[in-house]
Amino acid sequence: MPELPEVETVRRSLERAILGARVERAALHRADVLTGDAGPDGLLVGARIASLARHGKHMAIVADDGRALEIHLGMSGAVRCEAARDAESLGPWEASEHVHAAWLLRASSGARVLMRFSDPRRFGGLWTFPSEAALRAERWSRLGPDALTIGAEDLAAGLRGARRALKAVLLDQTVIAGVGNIYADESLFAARLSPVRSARGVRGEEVGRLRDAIVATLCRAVEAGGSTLRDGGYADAAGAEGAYQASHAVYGRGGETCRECGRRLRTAVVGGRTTVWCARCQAAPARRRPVG
DNA sequence: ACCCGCACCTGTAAGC
DNA sequence: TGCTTACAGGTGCGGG
Repeated sequence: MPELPEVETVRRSLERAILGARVERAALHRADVLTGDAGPDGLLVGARIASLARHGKHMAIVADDGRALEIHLGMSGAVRCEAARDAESLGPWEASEHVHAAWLLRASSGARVLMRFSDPRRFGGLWTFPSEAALRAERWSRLGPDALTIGAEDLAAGLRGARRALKAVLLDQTVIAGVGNIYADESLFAARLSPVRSARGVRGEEVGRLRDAIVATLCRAVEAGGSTLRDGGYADAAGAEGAYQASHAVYGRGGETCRECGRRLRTAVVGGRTTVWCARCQAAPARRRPVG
């Protein structure tokens, strides 16, 4: 479920909940969600939370002893924090809740916080690293520039020479990190560019417009706390749902009318994902006719 | 080198 | 009321 705005919202809510707290205990309910130092003790036990990092859709808890724990939410992952009743409880949890790991933290105020990672579909997971530098070198180096701060030049480089559809490139995390299916469609609508155009045909002026549309769309979505879809699911660490879904212009609106021009919104599979756009507002440029 | 299609997993909603 | 099917916010792999 989570794309950059949802992950950034979770990151900020975690800052509020656990920054400066010490990890007293941790439990690993499903060992196969963890990659790296095996066992619960690898989950930052004994350390104090120094910062919360993010790149694209990836997030990490960095401890004061240097260790880093990456949390990737995949499609259905969530992190929740709540006041812990006592020092002993790291649960109980029901297997049906799909809670795979839990932490007991103690804030400087003395308050205890219970943090839990759940992920029903298990496309997400946890990765441990001896340092933030190792995390960035071994795992985040494969990602392109973060979508909130990408420059038009980097985006242009990613589009150049690509024969696939423009939207397929936006979903490619090695080109631009953080854009997923919702915000690809929303950004393309905001930029008035067709998702089915060939990426390499996008002109310089259009690339600039697209970059600005991506940054503006993601910023507004972060301000709204991300998108929580009708099936619920996504919420931040405090349980707050997002509000940006009310602002979706095209995502999830296939068959409905364009809010800009009234035309019926088109749906097709592009880049392997359901894609919705307005064929009038986002018209592909006219094919150049053979000059004869 | 690039790109597509599919597999990975569970839950939910719609259709019969 | 069931059972079956299609689809869902992401990624990583094999093979064309």
